[in-house]
Amino acid sequence: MKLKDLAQELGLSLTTVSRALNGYSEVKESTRLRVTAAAQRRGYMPNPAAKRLALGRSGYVGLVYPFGPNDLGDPSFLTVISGLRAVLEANHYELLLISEAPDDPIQSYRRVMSSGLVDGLIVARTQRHDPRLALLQEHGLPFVAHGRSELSAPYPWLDYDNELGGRLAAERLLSLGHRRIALLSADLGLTFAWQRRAGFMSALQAAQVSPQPQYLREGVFDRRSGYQAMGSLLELPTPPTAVLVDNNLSAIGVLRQIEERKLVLGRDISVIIYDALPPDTLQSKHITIVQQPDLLGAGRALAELMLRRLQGESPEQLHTLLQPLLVDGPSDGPVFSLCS
Amino acid sequence: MKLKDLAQELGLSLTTVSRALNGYSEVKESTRLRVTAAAQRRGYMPNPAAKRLALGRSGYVGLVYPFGPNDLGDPSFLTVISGLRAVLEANHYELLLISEAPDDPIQSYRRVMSSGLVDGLIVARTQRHDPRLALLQEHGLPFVAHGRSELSAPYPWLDYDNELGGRLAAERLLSLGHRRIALLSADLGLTFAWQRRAGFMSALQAAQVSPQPQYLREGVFDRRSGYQAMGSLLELPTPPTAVLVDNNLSAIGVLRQIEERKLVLGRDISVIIYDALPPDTLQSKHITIVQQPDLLGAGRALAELMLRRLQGESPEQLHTLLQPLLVDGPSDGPVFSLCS
DNA sequence: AGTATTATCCGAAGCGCTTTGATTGACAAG
DNA sequence: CTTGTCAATCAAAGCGCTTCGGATAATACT
Repeated sequence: MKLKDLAQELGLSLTTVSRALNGYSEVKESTRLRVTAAAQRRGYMPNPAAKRLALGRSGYVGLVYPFGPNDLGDPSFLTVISGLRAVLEANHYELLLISEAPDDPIQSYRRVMSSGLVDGLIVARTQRHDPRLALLQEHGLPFVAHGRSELSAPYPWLDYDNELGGRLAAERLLSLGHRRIALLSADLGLTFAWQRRAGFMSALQAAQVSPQPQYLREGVFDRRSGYQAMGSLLELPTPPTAVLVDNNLSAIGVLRQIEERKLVLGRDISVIIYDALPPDTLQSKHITIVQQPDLLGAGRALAELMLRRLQGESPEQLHTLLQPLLVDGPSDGPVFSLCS
Repeated sequence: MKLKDLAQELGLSLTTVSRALNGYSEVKESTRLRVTAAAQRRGYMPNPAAKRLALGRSGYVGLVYPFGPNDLGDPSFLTVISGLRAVLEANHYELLLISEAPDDPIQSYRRVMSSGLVDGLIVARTQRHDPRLALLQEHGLPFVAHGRSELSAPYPWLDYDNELGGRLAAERLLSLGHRRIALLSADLGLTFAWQRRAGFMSALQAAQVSPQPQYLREGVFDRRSGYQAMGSLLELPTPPTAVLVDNNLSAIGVLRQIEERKLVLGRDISVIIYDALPPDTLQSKHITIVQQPDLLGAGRALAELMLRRLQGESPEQLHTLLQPLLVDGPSDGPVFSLCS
């Protein structure tokens, strides 16, 4: 079923049928109805390759995602993807998850760029010095970064105020009287980890508390490393009395470690987690977290930025900064209690 | 940089350049070298839309994947995807993850089919009566199912011998002397859950042990439901002495429940898990599992099936059945001990 | 010597769609 | 009755690539 068939069937020209279907004004309303009805009835769907060739655009927005073995990715990011997808779809773009070559991620970006498969790209999990963004900028493919990066020229981004989040958490712990506060960070090359740490440090400095090197851990990014890092913290001669955990995945391991040692949260040690735990995690209740309240909305905003970028808007204005919130556990329980 | 530019630059015709790049025999070796060198140098990449339009195929294989909020999917399946991707790529196909519309999954399949975006589709997580497969078969788009289904006509599939796995697990528990054996199944509409249960039941029947309804639970598919199901099992007047857990995600909750009740695995209760726990899970050691030893290989095999299907091979022969293995915890410890 | 092959290469058509520029007919204005 | 205007339609070119069916020159065979 091609446009030509449809035209023949209706006794119309290709041009008219095409225009009728694409909502042009210079076609009689009655004809349009005839055409759309026929298209509906015959189940006509335009050939995307042809359309794309003619139009010079694809209607796809890409997102390169690592599907390596064991790579579960960031659970909360899946929510973002969900919102992103919804808005793109409403605007006749489809979201394509492109699997990242595990050995050479940059290569995946190269291929996507030169193939012209997508009209734009979402770049997630930005690093402070991100070769992917540099590459895209050089190449000229429209992109929106999920997380900021250090880049010479302006570029569109959506980010969370991680610095504020880090500060809020630290301030809360300080106000509870803690002075020996640990911070478990993911890889500090990742922008968000760096930012959260910066906020954390600034709060400590403002309170005249000097952060101790042995309390600052880096590269803590999954259950196991969270478990280990927490273990080693607790075995220090003077262990910290409070911990801020950078990311929710490692927080699971952290909580586990605490629980196994029969420590009581809020009494023996205080913990704040950045990002809500994955929803079906068992230890998810009653714990204070720094949260981006509306991840679905973040995804939607990301899509908006991309759409505006694709419409040719220049990147200068295309920034969205979302504010985190410090969310306490339920008020009827102690602030930092663990309850599986 | 288009083919035409390249041809002009080399003083050759479009035809020759195209053929040189695509490895046709009727082009002199020296010219081919000149052409490929020039292409390399100028960074020429064929326009996929044009190529596709001319060729009538896209070079993409699709996989519709649910990216809903909170939908982490099956962790071990990500490994399969990884192997799949690798082999497809080696054969100049790219794997496209198409995000599933959360409200109406079937709709996503409809769109993919009629858009012609992909040459073939991988269908994962098959159900016993799977409308998606029926649709694809009717439409004629090549597909390979990851898991079998009840379908009138033959179709290509890769599956695991889940029935055998269920039986092996049950037999092991029986041989340990257990008679009150519970089974926690995921949704029985899913093929794998049904198959595992069938194997489980047949082993019990063969041993003259009649399965008790209250020990057979269904719809246990995530940490939380695993936790709850296990809790309710243990509170029965006569609780089971052994449990087979259908899927690894809910197993996490099951183990958690057992641990909280201070029960010792292998002494108070025996557990066998189907599929290895996610690799960074803390409770992953020392527990007996039914495992598909080589998930990466399974992904590769899936790709092979798809490639053969795309080459026009008829579905009759395109079946791969992989054998599960019963893997004990390390021999130095008790078979069913939990060690976080 | 002339003819049949073979090795290389090229022109042009075609994939299904959009879009420019032209054509037709109807109707109002002169 | 002519001319101008506008609405509705169409023919054809073009998007970048592949490929069929020649063309040409070099080589092999009678």
